[in-house]
Amino acid sequence: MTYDFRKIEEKWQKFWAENQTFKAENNSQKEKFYVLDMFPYPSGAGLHVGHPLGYIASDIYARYKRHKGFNVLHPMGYDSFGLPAEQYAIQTGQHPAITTETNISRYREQLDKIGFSFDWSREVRTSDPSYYKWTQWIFIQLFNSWYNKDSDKAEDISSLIAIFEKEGNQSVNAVCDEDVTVFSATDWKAFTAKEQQEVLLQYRLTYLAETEVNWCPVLGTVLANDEIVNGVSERGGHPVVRKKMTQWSMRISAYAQRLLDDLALVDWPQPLKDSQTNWIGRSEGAEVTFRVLPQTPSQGGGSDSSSPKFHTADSDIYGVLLERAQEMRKNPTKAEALLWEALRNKNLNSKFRRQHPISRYIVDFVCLERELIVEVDGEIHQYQLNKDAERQLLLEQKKGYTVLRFTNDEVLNNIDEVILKIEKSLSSPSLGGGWGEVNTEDMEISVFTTRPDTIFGVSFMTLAPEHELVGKITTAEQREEVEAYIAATAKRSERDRMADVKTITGAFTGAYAEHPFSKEPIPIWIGDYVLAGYGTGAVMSVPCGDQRDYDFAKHFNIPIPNIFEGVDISEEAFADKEKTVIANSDFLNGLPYKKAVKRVIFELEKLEQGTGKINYRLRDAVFSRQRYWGEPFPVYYVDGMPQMISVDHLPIILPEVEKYLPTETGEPPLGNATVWAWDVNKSEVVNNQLIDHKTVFPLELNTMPGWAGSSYYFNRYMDPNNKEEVFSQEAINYWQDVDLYIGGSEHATGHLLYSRFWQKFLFDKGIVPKPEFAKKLINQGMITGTSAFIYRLEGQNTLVSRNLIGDRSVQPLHVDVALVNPSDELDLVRFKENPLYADFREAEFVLEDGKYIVGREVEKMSKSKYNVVSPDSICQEYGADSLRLYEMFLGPLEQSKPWNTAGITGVHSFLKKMWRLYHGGDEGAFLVTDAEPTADNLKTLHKTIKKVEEDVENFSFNTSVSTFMIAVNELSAQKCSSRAILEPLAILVSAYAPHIAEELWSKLGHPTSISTAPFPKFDGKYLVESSKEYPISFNGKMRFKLELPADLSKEEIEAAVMAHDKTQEQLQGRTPKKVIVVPGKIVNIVG
RNA sequence: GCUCGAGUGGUGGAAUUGGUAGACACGUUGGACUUAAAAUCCAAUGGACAUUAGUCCGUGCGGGUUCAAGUCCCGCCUCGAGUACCA
Repeated sequence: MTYDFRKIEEKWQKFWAENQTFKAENNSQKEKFYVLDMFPYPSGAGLHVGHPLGYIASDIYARYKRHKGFNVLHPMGYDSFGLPAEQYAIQTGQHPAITTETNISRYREQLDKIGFSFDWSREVRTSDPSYYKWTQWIFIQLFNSWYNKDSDKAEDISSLIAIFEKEGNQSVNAVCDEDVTVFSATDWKAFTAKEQQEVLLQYRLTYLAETEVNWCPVLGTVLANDEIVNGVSERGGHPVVRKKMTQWSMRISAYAQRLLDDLALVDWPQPLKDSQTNWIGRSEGAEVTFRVLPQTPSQGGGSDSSSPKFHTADSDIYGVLLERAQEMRKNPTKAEALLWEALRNKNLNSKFRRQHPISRYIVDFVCLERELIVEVDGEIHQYQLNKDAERQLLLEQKKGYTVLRFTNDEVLNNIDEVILKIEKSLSSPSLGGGWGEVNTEDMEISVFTTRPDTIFGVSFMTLAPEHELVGKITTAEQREEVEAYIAATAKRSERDRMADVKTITGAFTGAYAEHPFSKEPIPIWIGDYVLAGYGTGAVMSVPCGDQRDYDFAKHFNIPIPNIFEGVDISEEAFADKEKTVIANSDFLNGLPYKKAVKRVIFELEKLEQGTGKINYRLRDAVFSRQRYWGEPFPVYYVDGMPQMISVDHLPIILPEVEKYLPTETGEPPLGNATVWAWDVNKSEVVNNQLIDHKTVFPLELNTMPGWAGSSYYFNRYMDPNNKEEVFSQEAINYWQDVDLYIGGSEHATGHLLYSRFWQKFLFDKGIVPKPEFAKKLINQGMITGTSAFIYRLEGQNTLVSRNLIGDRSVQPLHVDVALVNPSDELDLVRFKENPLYADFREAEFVLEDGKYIVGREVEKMSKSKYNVVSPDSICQEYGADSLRLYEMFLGPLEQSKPWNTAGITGVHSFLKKMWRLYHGGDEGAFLVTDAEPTADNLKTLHKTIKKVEEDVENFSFNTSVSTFMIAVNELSAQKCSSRAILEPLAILVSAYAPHIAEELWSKLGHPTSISTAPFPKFDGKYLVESSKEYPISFNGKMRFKLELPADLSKEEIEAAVMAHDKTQEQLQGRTPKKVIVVPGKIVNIVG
């Protein structure tokens, strides 16, 4: 009986489907194990042999765990919203749902042929309304949440509203927009409903905001940072520009630190962790404020003072006042301290100074730019009433300030009121006047630096050309140059800027900033090596400690002061933190890096010109796409404010549209929908014509991005058909998290970061029990293709066989690998028949030995290279079991390796050999006996059990295939037909080659599937050897082998070896200096 | 540039805490069976020298540690992946 793999595989695939063999139970006494593959997008091209690699590995692991007695969850589904189906729809008018459906059936067919043990009863599709109902639901949960930094987790928005009602927002420590204004409880209550919504939007975890986005005009959509490669779109390679749009965003930045910290909780590949760490981009340092010095008259500033504009005191008594002011800053009254705290923390969009000398006085608080003075009067000051009045008169009448006065009591008992009054004054248009004209008085530049310890090495500052201050500080003399430079950088595309990082460009603004400590003037430059989007868009340039600053300084002849002890900086900057010892830096002299950083931050805080700060590169994620084929938002707009549709009415189903393109007015494709308005009374989607903004409102026109549906699917698989909840608590508490997740490394910073974010959010809300969704993750390597080439003589229609080219000039052309046999010979008949190669029908062929030999090269598998091998053809020719074994046999799972179909005959003949092992009867009849197994039989079996078990646990699937081959070779040589050996062998192989294993299992007389048969138990007693063949080496080189009893002592071994003829022959009379004996391993004779 | 990973026969790749380098396959060569082919089976197969016995050289390169190094240490080279002026 021959091994008829086609019949066997079809039979068992049918059996598994009909019996739901792999259906996982949510109620089980067995221990759970969750094996997951990364969500595939069902593309129209179908699978090539590279795709199933990870699926085969995870399937082997899942099957192995079933043998080990686990209740295994091993689901599969489709991430079925996506661009290609939509692009196809735009081109052909075919509804993306139809294309998607077709592609899914093709995918399913291909997957089924490979014999995977998926639980198909749990299949999910992101584009299915019963699935995206829950995507919409999670979106609403995010909308209804804010991030409380004090509890360090997401909380319901109602707890925030409660705080607002009680005490306003000044004590709230939340992750929110940067420009929130401070309000009191009274304010909050006084706000209109719309104002309240606007405020809340600044705190919600998903929020609507005007953001600068990556707009791709060709695709008509916004792209996330990770969807852009080298400045062009990942899909299609279209140009991308920056554009401001109102978009939904996700406040992932709230989770930056936890996303970083919790990487320690998961067993993921280090490179993947590294790239997430890199992507989050935490840097620790300080934010330092530099005052901009006023321009001298000659610079066009118009001021007569050589001292900075914030030096508002009369110069004759400035010194005295300053000393007193500093004294007073150190010893504030309770009320002063409280108010200062409030003024600083509540972002009032205005900079206050305290105990500031003005004219001949010191005022408590002043906002110079709005010319507002705030005084807090304690009892002590009562006797001064007259004097105060006089001084107020002077400040108000002569200097043009507004003065607000509060009592200590007011400040201490009702700080909200006080702040409110100050805010009102600030917003009063009559106040101040500094905005209209260019005046550098009181301007400041904030910079972020990771090396505050090098602050005395600052010799210039550099602003991004886009920095808002550039226009204000540039002097008349420099204006022309600066404007020309800005225009030039704007013209350079993003791509040019990235490609060309070597060219140093920049311009001097003519303005100077003041060094916080030395008070020296520092020239302010602009340069495009400073990015507007990172940190504050400005740097303090320390050329001796930063190579970019160094290069810039060299290029523009800016001094490079050295502030490092014993370091030569004549050639390059010195950036080694560990070896740093600071010099020429006043109070930092002699300090190493860490101590210097601490000290300088302390000093900066004293000066109120800086503070320690942690900066992240991770930005909030834009969540809107101007696309049709995605999840619609459960959102309608009342008076421009977004409203969530109640969960009871979900899902909001994607509407039908005529065209899948943006509308003529530039709205997203959903703008074409005619039935896309929300009726709040009927609670249903109705015709747009009914929109009256009273009970019928417009719905959101954007859709969600690709990562929405894939960020929680692993949890939905636990209870995929639940109509009441995203999943039941019973289900999630049983399955908990993914034990093994296998997929490609291309998802390192996209899917895997967003999923971790959503998981943490759901964890905060008590919806999932684990803060990380996948314990162990493995990245499978890519399978590359082996392309074939034919060679055409330059300018002629002559094709030359590979080895006859010589030094002639030829043009290599891809030829379809299907036309080439394993010996690299081109099938000339089929080649000439193929319409693709019609041009060569009349071509002249230069053959070697009558054959045309093609060239070979390893490349990525792709249609355009004609090197795609499909799993279907392999299954047809060799069978699924051969395909599975061969994909594993190719090499380690994580490594990328080239596909070469020729090699598959090796594993295929192994399967045939194994089949013969069970069919040793007459004319190949099935033959298994109850004979006692021999010692050799048992040794082979247990050696195999041990190795396979170790290999699977270590995900070393390639080596276990070798082990099977060795076992079958040995057992065949031993002519073993013993049931006691062949039964466990079938179980060992079944995870890898399940079809043949099932067939043999049933022939062995088992009526049920092999899939839950217990894994054979390893017993070491069968491997105990009575003798050992020792390698005998001389000076480390193995010369001969010697069989010795295994229980000999060191001394006995040495004696036996020394007595041997060959040893004496090797030594040729010399006496060995030393004899090393490692019992059970090796003998080495030195000398 | 930075970070990470990897370099072993003609090819894919094995090799435990340092202990017989090249397991297992593919390919190639020779042989058996066959009218022939396919399939199957047997043998050889890192390189050089040698009739044999055997000797020497061999895990990207150069050093080192060790009785012993593919494996550990130092310095380089090449390739691949990620990232890109992140202050």
